[in-house]
Amino acid sequence: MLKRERHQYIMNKFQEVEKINTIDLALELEISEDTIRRDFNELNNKGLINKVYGGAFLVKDKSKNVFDINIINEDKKIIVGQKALSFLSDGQVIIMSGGTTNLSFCKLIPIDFSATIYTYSLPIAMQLSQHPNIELIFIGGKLQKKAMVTIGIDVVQVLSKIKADICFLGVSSIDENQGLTEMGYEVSVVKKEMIKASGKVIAMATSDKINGKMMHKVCGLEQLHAVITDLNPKSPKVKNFVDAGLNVL
Amino acid sequence: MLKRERHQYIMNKFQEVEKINTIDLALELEISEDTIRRDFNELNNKGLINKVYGGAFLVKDKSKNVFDINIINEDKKIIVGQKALSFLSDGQVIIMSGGTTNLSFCKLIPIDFSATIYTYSLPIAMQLSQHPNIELIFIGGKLQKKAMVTIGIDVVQVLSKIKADICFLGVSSIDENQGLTEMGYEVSVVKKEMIKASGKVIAMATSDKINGKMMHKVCGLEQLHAVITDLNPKSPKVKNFVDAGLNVL
DNA sequence: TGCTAATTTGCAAATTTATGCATAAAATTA
DNA sequence: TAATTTTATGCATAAATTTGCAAATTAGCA
Repeated sequence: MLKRERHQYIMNKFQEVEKINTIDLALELEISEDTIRRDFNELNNKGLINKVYGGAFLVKDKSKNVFDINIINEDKKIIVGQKALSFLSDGQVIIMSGGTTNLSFCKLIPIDFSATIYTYSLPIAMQLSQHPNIELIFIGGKLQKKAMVTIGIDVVQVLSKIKADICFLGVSSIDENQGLTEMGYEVSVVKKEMIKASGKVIAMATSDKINGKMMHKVCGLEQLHAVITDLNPKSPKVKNFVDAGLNVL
Repeated sequence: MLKRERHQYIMNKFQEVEKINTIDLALELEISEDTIRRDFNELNNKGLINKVYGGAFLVKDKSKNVFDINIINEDKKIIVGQKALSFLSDGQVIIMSGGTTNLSFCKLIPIDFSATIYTYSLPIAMQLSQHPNIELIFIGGKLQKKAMVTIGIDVVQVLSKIKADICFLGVSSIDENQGLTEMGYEVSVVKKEMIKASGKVIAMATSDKINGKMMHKVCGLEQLHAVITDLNPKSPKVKNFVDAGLNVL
């Protein structure tokens, strides 16, 4: 029995029992206690089990993977993303802002889609790196760790020098009167610059973002080419936007 | 029986069995254990199987998740990373190159470590974004999708303007005479620039990178302040480096 | 086809890894 | 505190592996 097999055996055993005693397992597998202890130590160091005096327990809440992005309201975001697909066409130069709505959208982009995409979001860049025909350009700068996006003067400078066909803009808040607003000043500056650099601007907003107001203004509704939500365009919640002449879908 | 056939045979065998013992397979195919081991090594380095002492297992459920980076030879890389920790001290300005060895290293960095870190690797940036006291600066540019790193003129330009205390340099190949070499030209240019920008350069090399020679030279051994491998510094495989006056650990 | 170069394979020596045992240290229990 | 149980550590041994080398095989090419 190879070491690796024993380790697997131990981990499987925890399906049946809550605790494994060192001595018992040594008898069961007919090997020395020392070996079991060494196994326990290794698994313990890997964070898989909890070694105690006399045996070991399974570690249950294994810390979740750093790279697992938890998307809240993913179903709504998928609806938004699917609608946004209609704005894609091969050969475009695209600016993709950050946020989980845009991340959901990126997951839906056909694998063979061909374009040049600028982004400053780490998760979105990783997602898009799966697409062989997308030329991907990451806009560097200081990282805002929480959102996993770069921000600041470096980002603005790069954006000020490019020209894109279309920008998919994740929104924090959208309101009939205030337009798009953001919580952080720096993000609002970056988004302004993205709008300036893009021919068309598509606002990607799940319904919970509607009628919110935040500190820093990004732009008025008139600067948006379209607003995409998870709602039916006839929904009363978006009636104001439609009435204002906005392209809502 | 050709090598290719054997490799195929091995992979097919895993359809039936969970593990393959080196000796058993040697008997079964009536060839030497050495050949089986070499086969296992090759398949292991391709990430198809998991070689262990005494045999091999199939690498299964390669997660489809884009964000799950599969690190081959992770054990070795963890050993390298642990040794590298001794070079860290609070307040440093660090350049962290790409690669899974550095990624493993980053996973080991204490959560409260405080520093400024430049990187151009998406996975490493995501990993380091977990550290609240690290100021993280991502070097933007065109993305090389396979390695998930930015490359090209933009990266070189940013690097040419910064000054770091230390650089942790993932290596593709290291050789007594050739020094550090790379497969891709662009990567070699970026690495040269990193070395220029850094006070100290630490080469991070798992043992399978030793005595390899590739097309594009990065630097000679004399430019390295230390080489970290998973081997014991007394190991004969690194003797040449030690004899050349290099700091090997 | 025949020759050369490159690759592959098996062998042997050196090295590493896994394992069990003895003993000392640490933790638990009474 | 003392007695008992469990664990850590160093060491010995056997098995597995690495590595350099030479022979054998395969591939490339005139």
